[in-house]
Amino acid sequence: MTQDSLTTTLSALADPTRRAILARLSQGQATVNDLAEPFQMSLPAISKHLKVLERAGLISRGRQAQWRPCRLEGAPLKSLAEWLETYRRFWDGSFDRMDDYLKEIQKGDPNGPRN
Amino acid sequence: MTQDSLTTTLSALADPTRRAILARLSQGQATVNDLAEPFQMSLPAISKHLKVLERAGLISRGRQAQWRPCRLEGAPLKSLAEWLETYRRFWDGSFDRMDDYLKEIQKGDPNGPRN
DNA sequence: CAGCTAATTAACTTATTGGTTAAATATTGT
DNA sequence: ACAATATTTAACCAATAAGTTAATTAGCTG
Repeated sequence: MTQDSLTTTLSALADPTRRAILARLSQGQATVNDLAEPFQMSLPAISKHLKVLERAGLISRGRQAQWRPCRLEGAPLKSLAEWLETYRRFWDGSFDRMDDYLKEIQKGDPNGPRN
Repeated sequence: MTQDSLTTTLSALADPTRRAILARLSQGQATVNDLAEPFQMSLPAISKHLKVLERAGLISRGRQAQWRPCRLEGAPLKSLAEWLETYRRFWDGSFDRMDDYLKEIQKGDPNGPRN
């Protein structure tokens, strides 16, 4: 039942509230109350979201007096980016261009297509 | 209740079976039975996963006789990569290096650190 | 048409998720 | 020690997700 880390990362990110929290934290550290402020949701709900983010390693929490300031941690995002990178050819067009190129040289035209 | 597309994409990806299906499809088109073969899961379960992937736009399905060949679609991955890119500074170290640089020039040393 | 293969739909079960309110805990400041 | 503020935990609820088996649909082929 213990999930692989990519699954944990993606599940944590698959919630708009949690992504909004990360967006806020990308501007700098914030307390739980700070983070809760933009939402209609109750504080315990935010607390739960933060726990999910923390278990995914996407945030870490310090301790200053009664506040528990949160900060964004990039490591899981890096892993995600690396995973995603293996699919790049499916969106950046280089594969199609290579495909075109292979078709072209097979036709035996050393100058490539004319328009 | 209608989810934004990033949420839909991330939820679809947040399942190891579905990511394995995408990995398989990155090698080329496949039928539902082909895709089901590596898993212990029942065929209806795979069918459901495919529906999730299709609704997320991560795959498309053709029709050849009684087969419904699936192919990977990169567009949602591109959007995800773009979103992720806005967080790059949290993992690639450029932010820290910039920080070091700023500290350096504030010290007034035009040649930077010595070791 | 009958039968085979491919895939989906229906109906159901179980576990997880995302939220709630109320109570508890932690830490500071008087 | 007490009150105030910040946050978490507990207990609960409704909706969703991921799986099952059984039945159905779709298309080919003899």
